[in-house]
Amino acid sequence: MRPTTSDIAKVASVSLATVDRVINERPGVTKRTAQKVNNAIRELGYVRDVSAANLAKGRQYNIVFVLPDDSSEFLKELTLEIENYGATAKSERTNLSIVRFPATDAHQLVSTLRSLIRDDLDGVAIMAQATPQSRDAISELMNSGIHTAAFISDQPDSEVSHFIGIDNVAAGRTAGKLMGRFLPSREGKIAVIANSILSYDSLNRRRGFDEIINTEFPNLTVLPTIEAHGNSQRIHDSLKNTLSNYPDLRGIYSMGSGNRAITEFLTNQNEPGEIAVIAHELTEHSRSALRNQIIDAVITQNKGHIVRSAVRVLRAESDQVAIDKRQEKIRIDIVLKENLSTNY
Amino acid sequence: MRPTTSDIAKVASVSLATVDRVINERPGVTKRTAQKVNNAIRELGYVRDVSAANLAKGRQYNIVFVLPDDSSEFLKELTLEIENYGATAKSERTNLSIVRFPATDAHQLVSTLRSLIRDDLDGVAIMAQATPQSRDAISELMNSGIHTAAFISDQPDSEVSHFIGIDNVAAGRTAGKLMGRFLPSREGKIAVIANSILSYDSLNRRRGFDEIINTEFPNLTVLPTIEAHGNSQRIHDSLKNTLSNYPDLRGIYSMGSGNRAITEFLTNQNEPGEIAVIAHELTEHSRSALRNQIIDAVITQNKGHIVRSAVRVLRAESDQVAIDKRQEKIRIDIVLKENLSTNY
DNA sequence: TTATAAATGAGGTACGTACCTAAATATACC
DNA sequence: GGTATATTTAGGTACGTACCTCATTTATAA
Repeated sequence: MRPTTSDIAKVASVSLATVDRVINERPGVTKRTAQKVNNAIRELGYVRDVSAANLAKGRQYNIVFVLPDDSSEFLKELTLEIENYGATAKSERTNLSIVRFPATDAHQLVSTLRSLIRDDLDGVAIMAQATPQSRDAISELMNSGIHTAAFISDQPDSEVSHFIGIDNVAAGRTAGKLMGRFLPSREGKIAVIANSILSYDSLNRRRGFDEIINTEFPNLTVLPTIEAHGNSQRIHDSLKNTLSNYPDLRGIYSMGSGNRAITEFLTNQNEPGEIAVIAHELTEHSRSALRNQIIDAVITQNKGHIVRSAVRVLRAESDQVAIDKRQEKIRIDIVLKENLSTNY
Repeated sequence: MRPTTSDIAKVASVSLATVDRVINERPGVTKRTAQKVNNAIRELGYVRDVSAANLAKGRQYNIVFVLPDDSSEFLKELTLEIENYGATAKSERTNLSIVRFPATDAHQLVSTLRSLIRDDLDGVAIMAQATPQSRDAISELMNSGIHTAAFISDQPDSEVSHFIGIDNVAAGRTAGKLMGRFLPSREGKIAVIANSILSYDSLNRRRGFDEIINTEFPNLTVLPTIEAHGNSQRIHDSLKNTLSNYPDLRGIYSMGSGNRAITEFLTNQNEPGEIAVIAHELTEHSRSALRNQIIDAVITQNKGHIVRSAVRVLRAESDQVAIDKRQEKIRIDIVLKENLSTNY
């Protein structure tokens, strides 16, 4: 049987009250006595029964996900995932909620984050582009004793204690390697499409992608990034242009949203399958494009995993408990048509 | 605040004891009363506080992993993973243990499984080749009220309630697609190496692999499977033979163990990198071969995930609680050099 | 030595659920 | 109507921990 506080009391030959004082770092214990208790704890291998402790404390974990207010498929599925896990989490004394902010306005993020501050809030998972404003707002939250985690997008220079997401440079490298190896001729042009080249995520992915293509596939040329800004027409036009300017276009690397526009464009092309497409993020649309062999590979991160991981990390943070780093590592998933249905 | 049993008692205007009987399905409640209670439960959205319940019951989960007694790197890492999670699991009232049986002897598996039967055992995760013997032994366990799960290798015709592992046909297809696309010329021979062609896992992987190669890459030919039986020398000799018989050998598909022998062979070849290698299972050795670009891709399953999943599933099974199917889905992971370090 | 402060002990209640007993009430049967 | 039986109530204890009060012991300073 697991040792309990009473066992420690016996072994350390002190009272239960003293053990309690030591464990919960309450004042009024001499160093010598505390030492005795700690020795007993070590000797017996005592580990506090967290669920009993939470029961006694009536502990509730309140965790907020702060997400941008756009209507992309990715965010829709992510929201579903959070809501879905929220139901399960309730039975683990954890209340999840979602707060949205206008994606385009860094100042709105600040006021949104500030409005969250309240005593019973334990942690916030923030998905937002890193800006000086986000940095300050995060700092403010931390000063109020609220734990924060960067969610999906990293917040490089801020005080967040954790980043829950993939390494985007490595993701770009992975995409680059797949692109290079998937092109039999290994020469020609590659178009790159991003939502905005200003975001760190896109920059990092592009950096990783170029790194691999330049060093390992010297006969492939990566064209300048096409910025979509959520505009399908623009993607359509740019691709049309690119294709007429570069008849040797061999691949398309889709770094963010816009997968729908890209596949629509390619479906209407005469020779489908000639152009290799590597895309990011698995959504209903990219799934069906994979099935139809229009997209050749998708680089993604498991949405269920990042949501659960964020919750676990923030909870551990507010209990000052260690996390299992290996479990919290977010993997860069490669999805082909062949491992799609079994994986998602 | 979450509703408690007392809240239900109040709303249903019955006593706590009656609520308790309904919730725990104890006898002595009329249908009408039970209905009242269930209505109140639904109305208030009551969910049993599992940790409080476990505390009250003094519930301990005892789970055994039954593993073959070979000394492969894969099993070594798997064992570490189980031990590692076992430490964490202890604080969730879950005791993990590992029992080994001689891999080659189906009868030993039976007696090993039989010897496990005891009252306080909740579940067994079994990694073993499916045989008539394993089927009967599993049946025996189930009859003793012990829950079982097939672990890594499926037990197709047996009564196990869950299979914790990947779909090996899909894994083979994934390997086939990668192999085909990784070979620029898309013609030539592919060697396949397995430990034993008798195992379901190898058969299924081979089936998936052939399916893709035959339909999508008609100019590639998959050679008969080389059976290694854990013998490095045999792999070495067979590969040497194959290479001299087929100068157009373009790829090697390693379906199980033997990665070490394969990479050793290729390292000593004159033109490394000419032959694409797709292998299964990530181990210390295949990791370093990926880094050195001797292996091009590894198909694997996350060891931490399968271990945790097995425990969750068996625990849910013995609590008769629903599982989150999405979380328990074991993904077919594709690992390249580029996403290796961030993923594992 | 005594006054005072600090440390410790002993005991209680609470969290939400499980499970037990004894007594009270309702229902069915003759 | 009375009796047997089934159902329900009321109350308790327990799990392991947190947190509270009050009494008592021990150490420290005057």
